[in-house]
Amino acid sequence: MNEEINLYFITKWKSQFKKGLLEYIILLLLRSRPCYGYELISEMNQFTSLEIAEGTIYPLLNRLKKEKLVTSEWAEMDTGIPRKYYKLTEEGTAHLMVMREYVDALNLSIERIKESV
Amino acid sequence: MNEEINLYFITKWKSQFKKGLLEYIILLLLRSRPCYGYELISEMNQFTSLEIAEGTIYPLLNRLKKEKLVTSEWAEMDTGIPRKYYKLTEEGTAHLMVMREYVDALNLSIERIKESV
DNA sequence: CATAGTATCTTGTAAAACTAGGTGTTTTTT
DNA sequence: AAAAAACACCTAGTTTTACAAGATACTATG
Repeated sequence: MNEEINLYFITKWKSQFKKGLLEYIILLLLRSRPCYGYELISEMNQFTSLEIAEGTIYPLLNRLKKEKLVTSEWAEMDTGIPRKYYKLTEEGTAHLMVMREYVDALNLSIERIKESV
Repeated sequence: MNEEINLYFITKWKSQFKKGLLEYIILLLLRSRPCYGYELISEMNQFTSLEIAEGTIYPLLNRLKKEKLVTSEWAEMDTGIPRKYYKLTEEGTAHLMVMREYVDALNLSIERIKESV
């Protein structure tokens, strides 16, 4: 035991692992209420082990907007920098349902594989 | 309800979703016994909703081999085409443990997000 | 007044899943 | 017996996307 772990491999894999999951989690977070980009980053960093960067989330949100899964609206603040709030559309909610079923089914499959020693 | 689902988006997302997860599942599958590539594909297609192609798994297995997480060995068959069996190394097992903890922690986080209406 | 934090965005790069092929053998179908 | 399908491996090129590294601009703290 105490094998040497190739941290480069793990880091690369963790980064890899986010792909796809990110969109899913963003939509899940938006389900409860509209959020702005910077807020989503800090929520993500706080609640999950996925440390995502700004260069990741803004293009992603734009993709979701182009697909009409979210809408965005600028909110002028009394003080501070204006925020762009993203809100789930009905289409987004419907897509999230499909994605959720897919993820849940996959998790079940993985559980089954894990248990089948 | 009965929103129109953008199948193009879902298809792209599903494909996206595999990234990273694939390596994890391959290693999980190899944990129980050595397998050959074609076998891993059919196991995958049978047990999960991830339909992976041959052009995906062979480069992936070579990557895992280069990282020394698996070894490979040709097996001459009494009948049929020779198979290249892949086997998890001790290093691979150790890496799988790290990956497993990461995936489990992430799943917990997602559960928490899902429950926080 | 400089620094750290808030908030948005863009460009270029690297990684990897997939498409679309290729090779050759064995089994099944017609 | 010939054709088709399945088995089993592989590679080159395309596309997608997370990230690094930057730009911009406002606010609060020391």
